[in-house]
Amino acid sequence: MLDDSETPDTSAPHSRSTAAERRERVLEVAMHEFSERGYEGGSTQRIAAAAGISQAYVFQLYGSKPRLFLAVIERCMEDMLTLFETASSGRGGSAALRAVGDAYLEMIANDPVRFQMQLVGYASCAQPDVRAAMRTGFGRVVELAEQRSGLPNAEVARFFADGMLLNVVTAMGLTSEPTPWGARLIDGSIGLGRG
Amino acid sequence: MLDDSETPDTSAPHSRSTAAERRERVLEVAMHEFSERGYEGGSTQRIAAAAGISQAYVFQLYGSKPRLFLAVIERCMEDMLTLFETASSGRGGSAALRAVGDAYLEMIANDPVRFQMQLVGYASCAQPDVRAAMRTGFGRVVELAEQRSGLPNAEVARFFADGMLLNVVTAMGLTSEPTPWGARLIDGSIGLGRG
DNA sequence: GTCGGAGGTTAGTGACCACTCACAACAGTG
DNA sequence: CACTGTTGTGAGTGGTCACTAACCTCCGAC
Repeated sequence: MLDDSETPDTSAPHSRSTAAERRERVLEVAMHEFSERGYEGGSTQRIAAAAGISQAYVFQLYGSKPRLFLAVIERCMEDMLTLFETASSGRGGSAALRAVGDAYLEMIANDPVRFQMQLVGYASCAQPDVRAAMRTGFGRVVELAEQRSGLPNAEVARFFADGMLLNVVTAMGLTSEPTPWGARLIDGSIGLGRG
Repeated sequence: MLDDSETPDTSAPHSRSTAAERRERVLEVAMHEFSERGYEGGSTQRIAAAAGISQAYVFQLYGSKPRLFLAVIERCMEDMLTLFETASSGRGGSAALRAVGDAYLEMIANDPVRFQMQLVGYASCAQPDVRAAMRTGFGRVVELAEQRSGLPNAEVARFFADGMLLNVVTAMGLTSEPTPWGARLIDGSIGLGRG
C-alpha cells in the first residue's frame, strides 16, 4: 500500500514495520524453523532470511536464541489453548471434549508446524525454561478441558491419553501410510472424546 | 582380559579393543549424547571424547552422523522390545500388560537416557530414515503386547495411550514436581494395564 | 624378523554457528 | 530544517561443526 511498486512484497527496496509487527513475523518463521529442525538445528540466519530481515535484527528483537525458542514454545501453547477455548465455546460435558477433539484432529491435519512444534517441545523439556513453559501451557489446557466438560478425572485423563497416542501415531506416519498394527491401535483408541 | 594392567579402563595409556567393542561403546555414549541434545545438537566430537577415542575413528566406525543416529534409534527400540519380552515372559492376559507396564515405569525412573531418547525419536520422525526405524521398532512392541496379552484392540490401545500420557507427564516433571492438574491426570489414568 | 592388516591418531578442510558493534536510513516533532 | 528515537544493516568475531587424507602402531602369522 505504501510502496510505489505494484508487487507488495519482495521487490520493494525497504518497507518499514513496527517492531511489534517484526517480532510477530519473526516468531512465525521461527516456529516453522524450530519445528522442522529442533532447537539446536534451527538457525537464526535462516530465520532472519525467511523473515526478510538481517540476522542482527533478530537478536535485537529477541536477545538470544534460547529466548526466541522460548517465545515460540509459549506462543505454541497459547495457540493450543485458544484453539481449545474456541472449539469448546458454548458446550459442556462430553460434547465439549468431542468438539475439542475434532478441533485437534483438524489442527494435526492442517497445521503440521504447530503439531511438530509440540513434539519438539516435549523433547526439549530437559531444558528447565522450556519445561516450565510447557507445564504452564499444558496445565491451562488441562484445566480448560476439566472446567468446560465437567467430567471426572478418568474421562479427562482418557481424553489426553488418546491425544498423546494420536500424536505419536501421526508422527510415525501411521495415518498417511497405515500398517495393520497401527490400524488396530487407532481402531482400539476411543477417538478423542468420542467414546 | 587381554590387558596387562589391572584397571580395565581409563588409566591405561592404550588399550586396544576389537572394532565390535568400540562400536558398542560408541553406541552407548552416542545414545547419551543424542538423548540430551537431540540429533542436531549432538556432537561427534563429544561422543568421541566420551568414548575415549578420536573423532576420526567415530566416522570410520559409523560412516556419518546420520548413520550413527539411526543406529542409536534402532538400538533404543530393540532395548524396549527386549525389556517388554523379558517382563511379559511366561505371562498372559492382563497380567502380561501389567508386568510390561511395571517394567516400563521402572525404566522411566531408572534409565532417563532411554526415556529421553524415545522423545527425541518421536520428534525426529520427520526424517524418513528415523521414521522408518521408529515404525519398525514400535510395531514390534505393539505386536508383542497383542500376542502376549491376547486382549482386544481397545485394551491394548488403552495401554499404549496411557504409556504416551505417562511419557509427556514425566517429561514435564509432573511426577517429581507435582501440580494439582497433573495429579488429577495421573490419578485418572488407568495406570498401564492396572485398570 | 618382517610384513600385512586391523586398530587407531594428527592435523587439518571449508562451512556454519550465535552473537556484537558501529553505523545507516527513515519518521515524526519542534 | 534540525533533532531524536526507532528501525534496521554490514561486516565482522571466535568457536564449533561434520568430515577427510595421510599416517602411525601394534599383533599375529609365516
